[in-house]
Amino acid sequence: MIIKSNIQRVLRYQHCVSNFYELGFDKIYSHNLAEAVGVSPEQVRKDFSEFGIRGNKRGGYDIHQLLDTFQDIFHGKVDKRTILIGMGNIGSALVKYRGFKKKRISILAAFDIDPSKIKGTYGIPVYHFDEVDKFINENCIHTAILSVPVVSVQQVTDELVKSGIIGFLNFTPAILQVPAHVVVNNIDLYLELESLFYYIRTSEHRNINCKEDKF
Amino acid sequence: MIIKSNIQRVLRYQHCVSNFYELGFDKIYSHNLAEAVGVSPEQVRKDFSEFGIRGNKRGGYDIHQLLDTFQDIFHGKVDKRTILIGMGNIGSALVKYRGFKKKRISILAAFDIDPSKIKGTYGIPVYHFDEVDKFINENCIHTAILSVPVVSVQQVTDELVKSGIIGFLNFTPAILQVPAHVVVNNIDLYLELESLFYYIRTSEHRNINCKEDKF
DNA sequence: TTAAATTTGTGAAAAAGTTATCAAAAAGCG
DNA sequence: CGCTTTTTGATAACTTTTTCACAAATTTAA
Repeated sequence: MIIKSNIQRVLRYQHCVSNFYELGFDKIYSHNLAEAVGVSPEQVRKDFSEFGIRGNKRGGYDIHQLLDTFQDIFHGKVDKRTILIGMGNIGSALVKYRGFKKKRISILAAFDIDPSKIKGTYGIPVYHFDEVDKFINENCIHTAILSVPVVSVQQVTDELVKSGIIGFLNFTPAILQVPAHVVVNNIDLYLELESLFYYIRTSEHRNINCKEDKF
Repeated sequence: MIIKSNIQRVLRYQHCVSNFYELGFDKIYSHNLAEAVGVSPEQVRKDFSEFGIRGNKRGGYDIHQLLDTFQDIFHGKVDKRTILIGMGNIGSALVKYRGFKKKRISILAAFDIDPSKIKGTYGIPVYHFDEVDKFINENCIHTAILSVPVVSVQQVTDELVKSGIIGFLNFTPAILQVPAHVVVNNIDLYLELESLFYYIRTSEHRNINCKEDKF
């Protein structure tokens, strides 16, 4: 049976369970997680059961056991490694982003078409994109973060697929064409912001006192 | 009847239709859009029909008319305005991000708890967070981008809600507690990357020749 | 020890979302 | 003009996801 439940939801549970652990709790109930993550308690239990996570009736879930299980599911004890392509605004920020390091994800190196232009210190090497194939093979990298300009992203992707990359975190608005075995997670900043404008416009709850209502 | 179809998918159609327009096309078929966006043609037609977009049997959709309709749906002719809170790595990058400007979205100002620390020029004013309430009311702002540290994001959100913000683009891993009329779009960078690692691990298609297979 | 209260786990039901099917309309063509 | 091809639009069928409902288990308390 293939697990298809939303992994991201389970990652949110993990985050929340860690918080409870930090606060000194030993057990947690589905309704605690539900409230914290913003889903229903039934959803939490269904998700857990898909991963074989069992609790105790009336006793909830053991936090230590939960954390161990999450570590198994997400390989929490190994350091994960990736590379980043494109050291523009977004790329440079991601290299410095602490949220990855905290969770034992390292960006091993960054690549750019013109590394000489890159200013500032990032704590990781910045190579020319020509070096990427060699680096991927020598370091056995499977994933890449794409923060290149949209015009070149498909070409860059094609080359990275050839070098063996099978997972992309794509920050460009392009819908990447990739072979079936390759996974792409898209983060389209414009899409998220524009859809937010749409939602607030249609939800009709904004401040009525605004004279100049232009959004 | 409330439209619930995925707005983000329609935004992708818009992007694709614009591309076709730039290339000089006058009409487009559901299968063109489907291929470009990575969905089924039926899905495209379903989405269109939810917005009352009609095509011609055998003639497809008129690109000019489509673009007009999209402009109506997304208020494409007005400049949209927002503010950004937290000028760390991510915040600073977003202020400089060209993807917003291209689509007529302006970040009018940024706010931080210590604006004197902010180095570099961003083309927009960077104020102390204490000024945010005044700014929101004077400029009639409805949305905010949150790129503050996760520990303070709930408190910041509460204050912004009080000032009248009803839409958030949240870059922290926190699940924000907000009143029912407030919309939150989350972009959790860690979640996207970690789930990518999960997918490629479970898809079992990675390079078998790797000696050192640690991800 | 027994009863009451609470919470899990699961199968059924409902809801939401996607895909398939096909008649009807329009375009192209001879 | 009439025939063929293509594509839409609508409805139906299917799939997936979420919620409901409740028995069974466990804890707490009297």
